[in-house]
Amino acid sequence: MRRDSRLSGVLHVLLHMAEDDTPKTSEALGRAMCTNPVVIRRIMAGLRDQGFVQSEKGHGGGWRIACDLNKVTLRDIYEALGQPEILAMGNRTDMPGCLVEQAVNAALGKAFDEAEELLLRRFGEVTLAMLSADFNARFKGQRDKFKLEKAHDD
Amino acid sequence: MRRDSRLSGVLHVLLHMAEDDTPKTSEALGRAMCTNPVVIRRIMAGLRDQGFVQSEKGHGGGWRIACDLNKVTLRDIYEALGQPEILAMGNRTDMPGCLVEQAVNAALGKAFDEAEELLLRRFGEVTLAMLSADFNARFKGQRDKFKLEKAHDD
DNA sequence: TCTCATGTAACTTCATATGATGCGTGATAT
DNA sequence: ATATCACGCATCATATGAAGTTACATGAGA
Repeated sequence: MRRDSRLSGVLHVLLHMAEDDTPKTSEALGRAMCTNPVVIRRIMAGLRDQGFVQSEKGHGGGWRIACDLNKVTLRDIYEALGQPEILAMGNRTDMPGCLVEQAVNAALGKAFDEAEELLLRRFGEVTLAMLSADFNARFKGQRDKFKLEKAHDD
Repeated sequence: MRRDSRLSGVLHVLLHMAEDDTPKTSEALGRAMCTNPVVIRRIMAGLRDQGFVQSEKGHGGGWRIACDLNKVTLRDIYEALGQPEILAMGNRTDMPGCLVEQAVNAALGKAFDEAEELLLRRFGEVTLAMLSADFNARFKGQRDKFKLEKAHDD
C-alpha cells in the first residue's frame, strides 16, 4: 500500500513559503519538491479555495501565504486537501446482511474510528506557526553547530 | 486510496470456521468471501505458520481452527497477516537533509505513531472469543426478533 | 491409482495516484 | 499593442501494487 504524502508535501511547501513574503511560482515550488508544477497547482487548489494561500497570474506572480499561521492547524490543511483517507485498512462490506460481518466490522470499526479521531485531534493541536518555529529552531541549532565547528578550526 | 480489507476478511473466515469443527475447504471459504480459493490460501498461510489454524490435504481436508479463541487477539491475527500498513498517509522522505522536511516529519510522525499505537492497542484488547460471542449474541437477537414477529402474526 | 485439497509460482487484470502535455485566461513589462 | 509569464484545468500517459487467475506439484485418503 503506497502511502499518500500530500499532506507532508504541502506542509513542506507552506513552510518554505512562510520564510519570506515574495510570491513563489509553481515551477519553483515543484523544483523544491522534486515534482511537477501541475501537481503543485493541483495540491494548492484546495488551500486557495479555503483562503489559506492566494495565487497571482502574470509577471511576478505565484503563490503566497494568505492566512495567520497561528490560526491554521494541520487539521485545516488536511481538510483543505479534501480529507484524504487516513487508514490503509478498512471493513469488508461485501455482505452487509451477514451477522458475522456485522460483528467483525463493529469491533474493527470502533478501533478504526478511535485511531482516526486521535490523529485528527493531534492535527488540530499543531499550528503552522508551531511548525515554522520548530523549523527556525532547527535552523538556529544547525547554524550554531556550524559556528562551533568553525571555532574549533581556528 | 483503496483500503486493505484482508484483516476484516480473515476474521470473517475465522468466525465462520469457529461455528463448528469440520474442516472447511479453501473453495468453500472463497465462496463465502466472494473471492478466489487461492486468495484464501494466501491469506491463511500466515495464520497457519503461526499455528492459529491448520490445513489438511486430501479427501475431507481443509482448514480448521487450531488455537484457543480466548488467547488470540486481533493483534495476533494482524501480525500473522504480515503487519500490513495501517496508515494511508506518511512522511515524504525525498529530502532527508532538508530542515523544513525534518520539522514537518517530526510533527506528523508523532501523530502518526500515536494513532498506530492506539489502533494496535485496541486490537490487542479484543480476542477472537469476544468476536464470536458478539456474533452469537447478534444471532440470538435476530432469532428472538424473528420469533417476536411471528408471534404478532398469530 | 484416482480423486480431492492444499502449496506456490507466475501471470493477468484492475484501480488509482502521480506525472506530463496542451491550451486557455489574465496580468505585467516593454 | 504584444510578448511573456504564470496560473487553471482538462486530458492523456505511466507506474505501482493489490486482487484475481492459471497451472502444476505434492500429499492424503477412498
